[in-house]
Amino acid sequence: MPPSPSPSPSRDRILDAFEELLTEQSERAATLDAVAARAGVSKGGLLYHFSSKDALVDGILERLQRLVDDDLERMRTAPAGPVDYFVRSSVSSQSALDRTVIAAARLAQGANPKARASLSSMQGGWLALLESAVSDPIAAKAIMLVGDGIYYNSVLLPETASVVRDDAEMDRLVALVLEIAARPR
Amino acid sequence: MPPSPSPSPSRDRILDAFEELLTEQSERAATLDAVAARAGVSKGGLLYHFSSKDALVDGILERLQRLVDDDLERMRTAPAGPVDYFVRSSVSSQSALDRTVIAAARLAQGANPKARASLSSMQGGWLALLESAVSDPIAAKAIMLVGDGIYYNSVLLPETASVVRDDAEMDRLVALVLEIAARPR
DNA sequence: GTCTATATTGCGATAGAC
DNA sequence: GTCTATCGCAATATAGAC
Repeated sequence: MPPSPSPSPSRDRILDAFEELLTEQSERAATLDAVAARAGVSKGGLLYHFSSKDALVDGILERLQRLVDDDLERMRTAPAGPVDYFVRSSVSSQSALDRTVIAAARLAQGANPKARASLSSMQGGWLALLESAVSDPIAAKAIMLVGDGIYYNSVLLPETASVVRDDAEMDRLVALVLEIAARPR
Repeated sequence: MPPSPSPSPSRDRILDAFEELLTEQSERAATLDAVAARAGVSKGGLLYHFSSKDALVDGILERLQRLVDDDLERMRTAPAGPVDYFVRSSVSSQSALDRTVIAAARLAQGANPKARASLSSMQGGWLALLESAVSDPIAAKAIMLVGDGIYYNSVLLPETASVVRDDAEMDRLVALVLEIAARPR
């Protein structure tokens, strides 16, 4: 019998509930009561698995770290190249990574120092990879900023129509960004 | 005697205090108690000028509206053109507009619908102006996303070193963005 | 592991004196 | 116009039964 990958099934359900409340509503809405209710346990039950709210935050940030590492690996080996992969994957809200990034962003906005440090290091990872794929470092930065902009819009203005309206617009945006990437230094 | 532009001196001091707590700390830190203390009045004194926290939010959003209108006018008439003006003015945290935008962004992140609507309309104004200055609409959008990205970084990762490290890097970034703007459709 | 109290603190808002 | 005092509520966390 292999060691169970997730020590407890409720632990993950609680973490999912916390993440959902953060992304779908707000940092303020993600109270212990609300998380417990959504996860289908009592507050006491929740606090058995995560002994404080801070422990809950740590849980999200560990999940983020894991997902970011996986993403960087996929970006590194993407068939259409890292730049194409990066921009397309910036259209938020779909993947598990997107959800966890948004959750962490809400915590960072709530002035949580650990969350800010995690996001900062995550961004450093992406920038480093973009810089290795693009000859001009300033172009790499501009590309990262476009991706950040797309994220920012979906984080801050969730119920607004997405900045990037549809697939056709996304294709044209990717084409433009690839042009920037190919630009000689 | 002209009508006083600001009906009450403490009213503005209270609004400044609210804005400072939002930008320097977080939405959660900007409690009525904290705002009153920083403005140098009692909680009762604060509530005489703003009868609820929602009224305080409205005060910030009205200030934002006024500052955005001024900014769009300056961008329209900027000597080096709207694109140059837009990107340079995205390096956040200096002007009165920057501070108020960040304050509104914190409120938007706290799921405040009015704040989200204000930021959305503000963004619409900038995008429309960029589109009128740049022949390719997708280039206009990319330029706006770069600006948004710079903002997003200073909002979410305030104590991290700015993404745009120094004036030299900013000049190279502006040059790149102007290249994008000049790109034929 | 999960539950029901309950202690404690902090917040938004009201009431009424000055 | 500014103050103090206080109510009502919600949030984090603890204690201890099952």
